[in-house]
Amino acid sequence: MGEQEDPRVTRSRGRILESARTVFLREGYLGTTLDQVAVESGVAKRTIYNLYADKDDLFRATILSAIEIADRFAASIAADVVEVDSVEDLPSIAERLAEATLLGPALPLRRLLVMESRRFPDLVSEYRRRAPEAVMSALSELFRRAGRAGSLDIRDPRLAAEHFAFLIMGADLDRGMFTGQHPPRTAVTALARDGAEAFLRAYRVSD
Amino acid sequence: MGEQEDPRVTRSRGRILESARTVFLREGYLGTTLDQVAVESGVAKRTIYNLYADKDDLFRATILSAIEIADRFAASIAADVVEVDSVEDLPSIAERLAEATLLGPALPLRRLLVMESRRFPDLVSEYRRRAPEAVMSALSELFRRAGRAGSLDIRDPRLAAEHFAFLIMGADLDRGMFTGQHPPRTAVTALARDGAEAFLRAYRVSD
DNA sequence: CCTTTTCTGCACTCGGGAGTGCAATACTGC
DNA sequence: GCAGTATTGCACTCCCGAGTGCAGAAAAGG
Repeated sequence: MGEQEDPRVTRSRGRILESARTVFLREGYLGTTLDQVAVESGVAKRTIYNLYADKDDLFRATILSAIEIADRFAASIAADVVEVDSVEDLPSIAERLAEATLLGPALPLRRLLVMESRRFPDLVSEYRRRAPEAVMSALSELFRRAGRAGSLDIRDPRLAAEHFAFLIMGADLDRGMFTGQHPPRTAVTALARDGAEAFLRAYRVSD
Repeated sequence: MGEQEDPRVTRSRGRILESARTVFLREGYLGTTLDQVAVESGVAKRTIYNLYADKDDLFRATILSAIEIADRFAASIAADVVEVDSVEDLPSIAERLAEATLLGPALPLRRLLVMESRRFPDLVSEYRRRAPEAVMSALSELFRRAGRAGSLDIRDPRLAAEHFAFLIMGADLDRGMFTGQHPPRTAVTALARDGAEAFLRAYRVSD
């Protein structure tokens, strides 16, 4: 069932998706012109319509491919998280998580999804189900284990995971949504460390 | 210097701003038609153009009036916060803060500002400077005092304020941005109480 | 080469939203 | 009731973006 695709198509598709991501991210759905995408990708507008039914279709494909990327990021973070076995590692895992989220591709994608959440609610669900949920599940699992092991005082692992996540990057996430830019790395790591420390103070086993 | 305004103008302006807020909030800047606003407000499109130079002008006026409202909310919260003198009051102040933010007018406004932050960065600054900053300053002040009084172990009052804010409503704020709806009150209060408790565990004076 | 498929350029239709002009009408203050 | 001003309805222009049709150029693949 191989049905090899013509290499020209593959190449065009790649260019189009990449440029579409850039332009949609910057201008939003309505603000984006397929002419812009055509110019940006060095491909004729007609070619776009040969590969995608309409603007809607292109947008969906673009976001889905961006979700794919965010997904891989999230999965890699989740894998790191699962490997943690000592509470001592929380600050460094916090730092990695915050950097991946705030300096990686997730932040712009989140912005765009918020912008278009009324028009494409299904894409929002898709994203949330795949990327942030993966990380939150991993964190929950980590805290559940830490609770069982007696290294942290955890009643509700899921709640602990949310507290952790928002302590270490809530403020920057919020700022990033408004400014549309990545916060400086130094700020990200500082916030992550301070947040992890606060988390440890809150969830440490009391004597 | 009163220059009394014709009551007809006042009435039209009010209707227009109210409907514009509704429609812009729902559809975004580009997605909104001045015909929609006209219909929604029961006013002729021509009247809108009599009172506002263009769509841009109307949008700015609309957002500024919404900021005005959010501003009053924030000021009232800030006043509450300043009055707190016992650490025992933190859970209840958390609850009020979370309800005002998540169930009030702030959430939709924040969404719209994120959506249009590239087009109207100055409005974003205006909002952030006035509404959330007022609350954060009040919280910082509260924690500075608590630190001085020895009832909490505070090193950086501003950081403590951020931790508090995101512990008690970070998760709901994030969800609300995506869903575009107010979270259920029960969830809001639960999250606020749990967050306040975690905050107290983290910032309690250690014996 | 030769065939097949894709890409391209360009001109085109269509729809719809921003913003205007104007004459008729409704309202307000006196 | 009168003068002055605001509102209305409606038709209209302008612009621009979505999407199409087609004929010719440009690759693939054998």
